[in-house]
Amino acid sequence: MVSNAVFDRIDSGPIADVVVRQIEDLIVQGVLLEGDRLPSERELAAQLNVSRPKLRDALKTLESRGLLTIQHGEGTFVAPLTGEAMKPALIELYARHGRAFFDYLEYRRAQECFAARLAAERATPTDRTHIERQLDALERAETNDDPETSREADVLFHTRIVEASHNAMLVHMMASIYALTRRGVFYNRSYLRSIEGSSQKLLDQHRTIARTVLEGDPDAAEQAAGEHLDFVEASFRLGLARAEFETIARKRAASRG
Amino acid sequence: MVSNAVFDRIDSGPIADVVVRQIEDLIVQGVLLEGDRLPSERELAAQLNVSRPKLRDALKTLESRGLLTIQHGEGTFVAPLTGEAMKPALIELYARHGRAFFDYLEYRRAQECFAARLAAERATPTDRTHIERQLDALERAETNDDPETSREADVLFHTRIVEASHNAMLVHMMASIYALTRRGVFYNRSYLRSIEGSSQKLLDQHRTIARTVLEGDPDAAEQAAGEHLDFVEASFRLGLARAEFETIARKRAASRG
DNA sequence: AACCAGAGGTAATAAAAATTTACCACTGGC
DNA sequence: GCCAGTGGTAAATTTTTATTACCTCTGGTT
Repeated sequence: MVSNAVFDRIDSGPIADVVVRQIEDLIVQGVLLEGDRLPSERELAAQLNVSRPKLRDALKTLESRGLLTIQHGEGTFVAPLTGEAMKPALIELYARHGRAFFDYLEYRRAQECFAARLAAERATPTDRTHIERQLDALERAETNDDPETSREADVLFHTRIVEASHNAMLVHMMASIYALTRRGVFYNRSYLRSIEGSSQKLLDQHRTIARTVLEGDPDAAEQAAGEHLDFVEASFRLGLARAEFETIARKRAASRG
Repeated sequence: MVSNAVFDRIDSGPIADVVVRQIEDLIVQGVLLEGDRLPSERELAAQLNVSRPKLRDALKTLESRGLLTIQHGEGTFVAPLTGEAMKPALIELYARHGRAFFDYLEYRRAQECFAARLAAERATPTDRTHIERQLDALERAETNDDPETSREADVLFHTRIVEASHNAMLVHMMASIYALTRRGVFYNRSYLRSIEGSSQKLLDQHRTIARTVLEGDPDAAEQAAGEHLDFVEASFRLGLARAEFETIARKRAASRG
C-alpha cells in the first residue's frame, strides 16, 4: 500500500534480522559460496558485535530458509544452492534482495546474446515452429492487453530461443533465471508500461530477435538480443527513478497539505 | 580505513540517530522546507513509532546542528537554511548525506550551462583576464600534479565563469555550491584520477569552456559546460561502481583466504 | 577405546536501551 | 484569567540484548 505520510515508521527489527540480512547479502554477492564454512559462533558473534544467542537466532532463520546447514559439533556451512539449476532457497534469496536485479539483467543479457547466436546457427524445424508460434502468442497477448499472459508469453518466448541453442547447460541455468522472472520479482512490467510506446517497442524487438534467429543470422541475432536487454534495463532504471521521485513527491504533498 | 573482513560489525546506533537520519533525509529531499512546522512531539513520536524521550533526543541533535528551531509551548520548526546563500547548517547536512550528490551535479550542470551562456554574452575585459589567468593556474596545477591546488583552481575557474555571468543571484547561490565542492565532500578527485587520461580530458574541457566564453559564443559555451559536467558525472558513477566492486572483492578475498 | 579441543545447543541472570507514565512550564487564542 | 496544546523533565517499567555457565556432539589424536 502506498503511503501518503511524510514520516516513515521506524522499525529496524530485532538485531537477529540485521544479521540475517548481512549474511544473505554476502551470499547474493558471491562472497559466501555454497559449501563455505562460516566462522564459529563465538568467533562470528565477536566479529559482528552481537551476542551469541542473537547470532544463533539469525543462523536458525537462515537454516530454515535453506541457505545454511548447521552440524552439531562440526560447524555452520553455506548450503548447496545451485547444482544444475538454482535451488529454491537461492531463488527466494534473490527475490528478497532486489539489489541483485542489475546483476540478473547483466547475466541474462550475456546469456541471451549467447543463446540467440547459437539459436541462429542451430535452430531445427521444430524449434522454428515453436518460436513462430510463441511470437504469435506474444502478439495476441499484447493485443489483448493482458499483463499476466504477456509475462508468461514473454518468458516462454525467451525459453524457446534458449532451447533452440541446444546447449543443455544453458537451458538448465536459464530455467532458474526464468523461474525468477516468472515470480514477478524481477519483472515489474508496470515500469515498462509507464513508458510511452514501450509495449509496441518490446514487441518489435521480439520480432527482430525471432526474425534474425529464423533467418540464421548469428551476428544480427546477438545484436537484437543485446538491444532488447539494453532497452529493458534502461526502462527499469527510468521506472525506478520515477517511483522514487513519486515517493518523495507524495511526502512533499503530504507535508504541504 | 578499508576493511578486509568478510563480515561488517553491526552497530545500528541508538534509535534517536535513526530518527535524526530520517528527518535530515526529508530536509535534503526538499520534503521539509525551512519554516515548516513539524507535527507535535506526541504526534510525531506516534507516527515514527518511537517513544517521546527518544524523539526529543533526536530533535535536540537536529537543533544543535542548526536544522530545527524549537519554541517552548509553541512548536518545532525547520530552521532558516538558505536566504541568499546556503546556511552552514544546510551545507553540512548535504555533506552528511552523500545521496544528494547527483542532485548537486544535476543542479550544478543546469546552473553552469546557464552561467556559461550568460558569460559568453556578458564577459567584460576584467572578466576575460580573470578567466585566462585562472585557466593558466589550472594548467600549472595540472602540470605540478598537485591535487589540493587543482581542486582550488578548479573551483576558482568555475567561480570566474559564474562571475562573468553578472547575475548576482547566481553568483550567491553558486558560492554555496562551491563551498560544498571546496569541502571535498562532493569532490573526490581520486575517482576521476582512476580513469585513464581523465586529468588531460578535464583540462581540455576547461579550455573549451574558456575559449567559447572568450569567443562570445553562447551556444558553444553552454554545450561545453554541459559536456564537462556530463563527463564528471559519468566518471563519478564509474568510480562509485569500482569502489563498490572493490569492497566486495576484498570480502571475497578475505573469505577465500 | 579413551581423551580432548572445539564445535553447536540451552537457559538463567544481568545489563542496556527504550517505553510508559506522570507531571511541570510556556504559549497563544478566547 | 482560563484553557488546550505545545515543549520540558524524570522516575518506573518493559523490552531487548548481552553475559555467563554449562551441556552435548564431533572428529582428530593417542
